[in-house]
Amino acid sequence: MSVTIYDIAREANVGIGTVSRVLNNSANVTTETRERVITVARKLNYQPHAFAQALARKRSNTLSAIIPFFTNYFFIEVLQGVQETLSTLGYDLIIHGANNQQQVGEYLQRSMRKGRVDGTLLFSLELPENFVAEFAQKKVPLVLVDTFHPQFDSIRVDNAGGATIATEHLLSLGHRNIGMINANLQSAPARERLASFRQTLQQAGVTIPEGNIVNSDEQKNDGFSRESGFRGMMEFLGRGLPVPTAFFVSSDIQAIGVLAALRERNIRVPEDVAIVSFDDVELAKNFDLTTMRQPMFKMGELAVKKMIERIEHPDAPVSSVSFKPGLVIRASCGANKQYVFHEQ
Amino acid sequence: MSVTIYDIAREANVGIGTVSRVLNNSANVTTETRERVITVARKLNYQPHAFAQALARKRSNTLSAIIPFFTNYFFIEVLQGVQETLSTLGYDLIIHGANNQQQVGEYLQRSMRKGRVDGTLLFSLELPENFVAEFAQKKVPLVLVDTFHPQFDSIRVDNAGGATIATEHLLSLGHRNIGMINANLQSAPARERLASFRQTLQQAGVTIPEGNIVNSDEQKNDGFSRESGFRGMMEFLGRGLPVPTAFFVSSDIQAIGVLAALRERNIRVPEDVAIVSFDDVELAKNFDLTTMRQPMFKMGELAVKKMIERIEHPDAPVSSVSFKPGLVIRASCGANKQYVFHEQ
DNA sequence: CCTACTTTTGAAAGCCCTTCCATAGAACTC
DNA sequence: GAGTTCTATGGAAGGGCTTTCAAAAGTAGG
Repeated sequence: MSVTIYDIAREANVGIGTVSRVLNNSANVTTETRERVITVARKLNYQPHAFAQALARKRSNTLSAIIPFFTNYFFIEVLQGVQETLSTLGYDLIIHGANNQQQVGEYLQRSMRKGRVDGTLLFSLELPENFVAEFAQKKVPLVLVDTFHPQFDSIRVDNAGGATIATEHLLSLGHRNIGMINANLQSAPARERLASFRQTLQQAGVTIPEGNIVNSDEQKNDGFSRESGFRGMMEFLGRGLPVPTAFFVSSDIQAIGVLAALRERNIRVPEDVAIVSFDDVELAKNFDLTTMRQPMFKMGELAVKKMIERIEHPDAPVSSVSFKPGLVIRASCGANKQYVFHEQ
Repeated sequence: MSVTIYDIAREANVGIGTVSRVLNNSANVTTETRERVITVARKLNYQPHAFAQALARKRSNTLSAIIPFFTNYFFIEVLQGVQETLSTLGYDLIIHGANNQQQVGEYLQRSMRKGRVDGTLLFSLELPENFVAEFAQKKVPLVLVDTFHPQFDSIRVDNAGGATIATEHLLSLGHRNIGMINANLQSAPARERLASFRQTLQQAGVTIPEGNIVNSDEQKNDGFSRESGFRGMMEFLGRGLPVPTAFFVSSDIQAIGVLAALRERNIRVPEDVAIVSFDDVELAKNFDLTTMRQPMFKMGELAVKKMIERIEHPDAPVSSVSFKPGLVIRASCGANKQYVFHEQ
């Protein structure tokens, strides 16, 4: 059927061990033999059988990524970084889209099947506690991206720092009545961004009505969605409070919903309300959003590098890197040019 | 180290054959034995080793998808359909992002490594001719999505039909001077959409200046990008021709660039220029684009179903399904409500 | 030219499973 | 109860590779 090392061995008049050694560039093979084997292998168009290799090597050269379902543009950009780095290394990537915490468990379980993958990248989702002990003890290579656990490597965004910069930017533009449209507080980034928002205002001596803050209670994507942004703003407007002159929105995708809601109420951005959001996904520039940029591609890249290191040094100390987001000023905050988006 | 069927066999006082039979729900095992084995397996927290299984079964329960790098929103949505269907079937998905035709070859090569995957989905990229003969002969399960080859299963969008509907829509709104901002003609969809656009105009007896048509010469994503749309429109405006009252744009993402270009020139949409585009990616509704909807999620779903069928019946006749896009009327064509997007 | 190493090589063992084959025992038949 | 047919079971073979081990061949030293 398909060509095996046995065929090559026979044809080249050598043993299978020698063939294997040649194919793996192991030491101690005469140039002559090496060339003979290579010639035959090429002639027969030999392709190593990945699973047999994996079985023998106890290494699969495959990673899995568990991500909160594709929907979110943030992950797509991180994944690009992951994918590109991986493919230069000859690794494959298995993608698992999870919609809820339970699925995370399922996939973790599946990935764990020994040998299936060499490691797993977990994105933005909490690591279920019941896996912690086992994974830590077995030293399962696990890298957390945009989420955290003290016992595993992680790559994070400095949400607190980012929210502070965003809030300070609004303050520096003179805004004193500021609101926040937030995602679901069950997500750590949402909590952290809110906390820093509050703290920054407080430190500046600015007090806002509690009603200025709207937390999403949506499950899907933890409320990091356009719909959630739309509803959040609508809910705020329904509260009958004086409309703040500025809003900090916990993600770009929500900000797009917020814009839609404001448009519907004929509230102009940035003339009536300034907006600063978070992420700087590709979308953001289409909407001229001022936002906190996360180096997503880089994060993906680094995640892979950490993973490889972890696989090679299972006993290295756990490390956590935190990327500081940078402010990208576009039109939605009013600092720059006229915003393009308003109703006339 | 990790638990194998031998451990279970020993502990349960049975042979490994019996263990395997129990685990695979094969016939002819006494209830008593079955239960004993299951109990032990559970007690030892047994996980089958995926690669050993794959090796023995000659089936990996894994598919690969080769896609023109993530960038494009179209694929993300199709992939959701793929992923969700796959995970209900217990299959895994390996993702390969390709940036050019050469990489397609590489990945095809890699996937082919016998046993690595049970089949491959190729998205929107041409199947390199040098693989055709070999794949057809070996009956490699290959499903083409949004691309075509007579010797393999495919799922397509009826680009011609879609372009016709879009053009007719603009004609029905009374437009007689219409332009088209197209992607790179090296892509089949771009060619097909253009051809139908021309033909529909001709059949309606409408003649337009050749200069009304701008084809992208960008490589990246075959010109299906925001930048390409922006530059396309700018190039048109630079030609000094009378500005048409309507444009057909070959994708939503380009249309966003087109909008940006028009905005910069203070040309209002839809008052001055009506826009109809193609795809209906999630983005489109954020920009209130009238567009040709492709059932992307469904396409992904169907792709997987076809693949499974193909794997199970390697000799079934090749089939090709074509999805007809539907017109989604939003504001950018002016048929509906006021467009929200104009400069005042 | 013989001994003592070193390098190269072939082949067996092992990775963990599924599947096939042979056997033992149970269940039936007459 | 002897003969026949089934069912349940154990275990070997096989899938394709890497790696270890021992033997063969080559090299160097005296």
